[in-house]
Amino acid sequence: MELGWSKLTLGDVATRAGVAKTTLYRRWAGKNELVVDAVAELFDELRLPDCGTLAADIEGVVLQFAAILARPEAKSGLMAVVAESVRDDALRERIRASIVDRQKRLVLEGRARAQARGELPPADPEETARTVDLIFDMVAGTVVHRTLVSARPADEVWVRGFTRLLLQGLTATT
Amino acid sequence: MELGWSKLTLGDVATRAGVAKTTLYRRWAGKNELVVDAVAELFDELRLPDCGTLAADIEGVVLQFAAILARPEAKSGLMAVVAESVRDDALRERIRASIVDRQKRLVLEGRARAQARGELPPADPEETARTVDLIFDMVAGTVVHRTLVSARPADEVWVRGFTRLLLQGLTATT
Amino acid sequence: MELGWSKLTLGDVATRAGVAKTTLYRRWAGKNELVVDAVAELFDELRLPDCGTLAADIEGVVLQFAAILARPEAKSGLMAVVAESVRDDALRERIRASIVDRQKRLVLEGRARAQARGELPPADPEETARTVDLIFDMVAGTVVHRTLVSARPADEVWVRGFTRLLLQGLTATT
Amino acid sequence: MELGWSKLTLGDVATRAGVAKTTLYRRWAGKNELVVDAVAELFDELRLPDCGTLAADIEGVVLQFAAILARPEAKSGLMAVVAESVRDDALRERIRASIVDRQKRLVLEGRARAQARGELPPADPEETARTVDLIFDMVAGTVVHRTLVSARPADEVWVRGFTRLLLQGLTATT
DNA sequence: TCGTAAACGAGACGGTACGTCGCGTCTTTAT
DNA sequence: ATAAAGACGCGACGTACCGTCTCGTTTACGA
Repeated sequence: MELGWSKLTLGDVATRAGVAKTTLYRRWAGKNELVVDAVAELFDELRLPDCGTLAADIEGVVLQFAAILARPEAKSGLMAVVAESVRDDALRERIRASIVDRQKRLVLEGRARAQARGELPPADPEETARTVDLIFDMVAGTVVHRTLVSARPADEVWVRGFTRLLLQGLTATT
Repeated sequence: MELGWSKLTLGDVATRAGVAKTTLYRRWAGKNELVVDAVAELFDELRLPDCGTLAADIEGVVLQFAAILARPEAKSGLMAVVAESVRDDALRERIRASIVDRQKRLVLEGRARAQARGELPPADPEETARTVDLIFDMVAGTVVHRTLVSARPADEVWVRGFTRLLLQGLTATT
Repeated sequence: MELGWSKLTLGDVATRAGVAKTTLYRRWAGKNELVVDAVAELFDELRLPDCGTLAADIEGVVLQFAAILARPEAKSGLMAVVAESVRDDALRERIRASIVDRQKRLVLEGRARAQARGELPPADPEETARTVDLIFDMVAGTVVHRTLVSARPADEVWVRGFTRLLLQGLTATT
Repeated sequence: MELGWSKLTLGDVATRAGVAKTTLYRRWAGKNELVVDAVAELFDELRLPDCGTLAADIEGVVLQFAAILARPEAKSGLMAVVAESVRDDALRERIRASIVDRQKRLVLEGRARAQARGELPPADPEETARTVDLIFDMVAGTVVHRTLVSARPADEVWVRGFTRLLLQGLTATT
């Protein structure tokens, strides 16, 4: 199930994987679950680079994110399950657990590293939680919207502008 | 066909609208086009309030946006067509024309009003275009992600936090 | 659905009939119902010939019956639904109504004609019912067993022997 | 695997027999063969009673036959394999050898006993063969049709009527 | 008593057919 | 002429069962 999510039919997936359709249904409860797992695996490739500054780190991970989203199987699968999840709470929970919450590690790591560097002030736990959620929604949402809805490349120039705007917001003395 | 998008089947839509399926196909080329138009109409309800400050204006419009996204027919329809558009360029263009670009008016208006108030410096046209796109991707993407993926309410508290972060980024002296 | 019941899959049936599988399911509740109707239609071809004597009439209709049973689509279909009906009361009722009871007309006609000719004595209604059922079970059961289980042809010689035995039983003065 | 043929799936059969599906396939070539053997075993229970007259003997064995056919596993299995055998010559041969020909012993025994008693005249071998086949087809076919298709009980009353008709045919002076 | 080989239990898998759902087309009927 | 009603072709879905296969475990028997 690694290549070619463009054809989103389970039969084709099975064929391409050299496996019987039945086998897929033995391992996953349905198409949605399968796709969530496959997409989750894709995003697990994300690594927070250590480039010396928070801005560079963010830019690096956002570029990776955009690169994954550029693959047809990733965007196809991701949007398909998100669209389904609108009317299926269990599915949305699964997405949250397998994809969203799982990748929040990147925000946490980046934040911790920036605090160690002194780029960000320490924060109390509660405020951290809120901010991490907000950052994640902003980064993920913005990049997805840029690449999938606006359909413009999240290239280095754009990423730099986005990161600057984001960081100015984050580091501003309130 | 304005209410009850929870059941997203064309037959039901037609029935509920007291109309024959045939009629829908006379007016729209297919399900996707129909949904795009319906969703576009929903977003046309958005109005940029004049609350005196840019922050308040943004908060106002974001809350309206979130309110629309809270309706099942809106999120259902929106995500369905966006998911389809991943593999259908014509559809994505239609979404851009009917929904995205159409609502960028809000960013432009807000920006102009803020400049008139002196809250934002004037900007040359090219930089404006880039910034408007960025702002739009950020606002729309973030709010969608918050409400549909993270599935948490974009309530006043959250909107205030989001707006503050956004504005600090926008108004910071680079 | 008129030709080639050897391949008993609904998909092939549909294809061969130049029709979509769905359409079959729109008209029949399932494979069994469809087959019952098809087989019933086959048996509706049966005609009681008027050959002058009861023996000849019986021989004629039994030969027709055997001829129908010789067609692959007939035996295939018939035995398939009968086998299913063992565990499906509704199906058995349908078979009874559409096939068995429907063809009892042949026995009734033959009997009436023989009585008109004086070959058989008149009988009271209740005894008639019992005898008709018995005759039908004997004729249908025996011919089916001969052709499908014993797998030997119900040719003229055999039919003559069978008919003689049957008629001797029927006409014997008790 | 002797009891409970109502659920005709091999998996369930295996489970119920406390045996692995694999084991069944080690002993039989497939489902059909297994069922043929099981059904054959059931019919081996048949015994020709010695009641003093041919009529009583026939009635006795027919009642036994009907009793076996009343068991769900018997009718289910029997009809299933017979239905299959329509398109599988090897299977039909197996049924003939294991079930049909094997039980013709009952007809032969009954006939011999009746001849010893003087109830039936001796017959030359060739005529015997033909008649035995005919009798068997008539008895087996009729009882099966009565119980499985007409779905009415082959009780004592019915059996008496059937036997009388049969015997009158058999004993009539040609 | 122990080691080895045959038989078995458990269950995953490839495959085929089933019956269902929804889209988009097309035909019929009535206004 | 237009629209409601609804049958139809199509393609995918998810399910059930068959028969094959590969394991790991038990059992039987001879050294």
